[in-house]
Amino acid sequence: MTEIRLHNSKTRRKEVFVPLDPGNVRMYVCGPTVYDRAHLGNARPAVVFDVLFRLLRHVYGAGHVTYVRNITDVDDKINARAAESGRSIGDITEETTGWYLEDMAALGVMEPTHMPRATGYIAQMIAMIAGLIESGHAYEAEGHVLFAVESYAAYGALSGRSVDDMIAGARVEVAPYKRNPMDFVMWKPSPEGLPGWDSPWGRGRPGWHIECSAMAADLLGDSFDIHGGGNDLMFPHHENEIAQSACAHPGVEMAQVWMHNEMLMVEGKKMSKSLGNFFTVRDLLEQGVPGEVIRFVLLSTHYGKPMDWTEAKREEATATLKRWYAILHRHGFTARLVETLRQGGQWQADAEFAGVLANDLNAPGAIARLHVLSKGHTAPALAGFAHGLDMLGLVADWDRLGEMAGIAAAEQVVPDWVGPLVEDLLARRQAARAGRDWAEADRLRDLLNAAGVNVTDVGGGASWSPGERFDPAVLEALR
RNA sequence: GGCGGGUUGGCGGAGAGGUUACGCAGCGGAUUGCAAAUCCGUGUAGACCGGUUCGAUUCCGGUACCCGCCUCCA
Repeated sequence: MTEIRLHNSKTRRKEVFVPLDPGNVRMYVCGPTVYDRAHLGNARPAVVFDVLFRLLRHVYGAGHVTYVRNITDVDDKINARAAESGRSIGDITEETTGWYLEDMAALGVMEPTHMPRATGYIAQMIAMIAGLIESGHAYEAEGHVLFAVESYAAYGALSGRSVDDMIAGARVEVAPYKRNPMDFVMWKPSPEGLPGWDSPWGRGRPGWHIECSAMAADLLGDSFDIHGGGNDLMFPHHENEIAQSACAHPGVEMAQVWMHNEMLMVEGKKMSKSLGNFFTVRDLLEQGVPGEVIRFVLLSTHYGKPMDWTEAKREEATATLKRWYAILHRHGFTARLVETLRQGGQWQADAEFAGVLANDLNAPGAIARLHVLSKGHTAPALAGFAHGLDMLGLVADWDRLGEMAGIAAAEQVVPDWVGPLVEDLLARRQAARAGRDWAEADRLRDLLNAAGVNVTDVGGGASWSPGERFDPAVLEALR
């Protein structure tokens, strides 16, 4: 069995992964707050932990992994969005959740086993909060319920901070009702017009952190294997989750392994609206950047390092994927062939590929291995390559490889009349070549190139494909 | 100020205490009427200063610079 090693933020070391229960490997990843389109940075953890999900399924069996990624649908940003747009909160969260799932699906992200909505777990949150009050880890003050950080000695262990240092930093909001400035809200009052639920402390809504503690416990148990998210969540979000869960479930650790992906930059700078380099996944898709290309770029830097999105990387990823899809297409890969290979026992992971990927999710290393594997000369020899590509989630559709490679056109892009016209021009060029009239042959090819049609001589004939700058309007004049 | 991460060849980007990362670009070659595509081959590294070691880009210490978090944020 492939040995998985993961960098554990909690111990700051790479450790051999040993699941609590190999029959049910459990992972929780912090999902989106649904108030707007997912930006590119949001996509990184979704893709990274999707690869981990796929790897775990590969190693432990598809039916033996439970992956939970929550939807935060109660939050002040959502309330603000509703207030400014005049729309209902439910409309906004429902629409945004749909967008998120669409966009992630376009990036080849599989649906997690469970996608709990915070609003569906209010009762569990209230129960957990009540328990924490009872055990002396939380207190009620002016309609709020706060977690008392001083009641949990290990507070700050994950992010390497001490309560004293943080207070010294003195950038915390000091509310008069807090016993300690670092105490954080688990429940707060909701005025009329804002989402609220009845609770022992009056009508209110949960703080941000409690939802993850409650939902993880409900769906994965008091102790589970992996908890993931962006490293900006390490403090305070994950620290607070740990505090709540540890105190609610004494004696067990919430998660065995904590994983954090590094942040994303754009052209060397932090993505921000003011710099004008802020964009959403949808923006890229609408510009015609295929989801697999975005995914490939996201995976070509190790998740633990800051990653820079650049135009150059986008172009290189596009070229690489096209080449790879063309190789598979040329060797007849289709869903049917994959199934045949599977039945013949030839649909196997390349051991080195799997080993590299299992080494703390080294996707860039795995991609490097794919370059080597791509040099196979027969379909069976390429099975490991195809399998690896699939494990990275880079094959959207085995039956559309030609199209994905840019060899065969997507029908909707190329008008019906183009085919016969191009074929006719190629036939005339073929005749010219046969007559050794190179000037005429080159003139015809230049004509096609000008319309963005790539001409490739193959043996005695020639094939064509619409290129990136394909423009039917130029051909229109030739009809 | 506190905590954490980084610095690899023209560019991107990995692993490993000693043996080719890999890709792109470049260069040379094969193929081609010429292109394109494809294939083969190939050069260039490890911020700086010390230490440990037979041997360090890889471990340890220090310096410089960069970045993130400490406030909603993936």
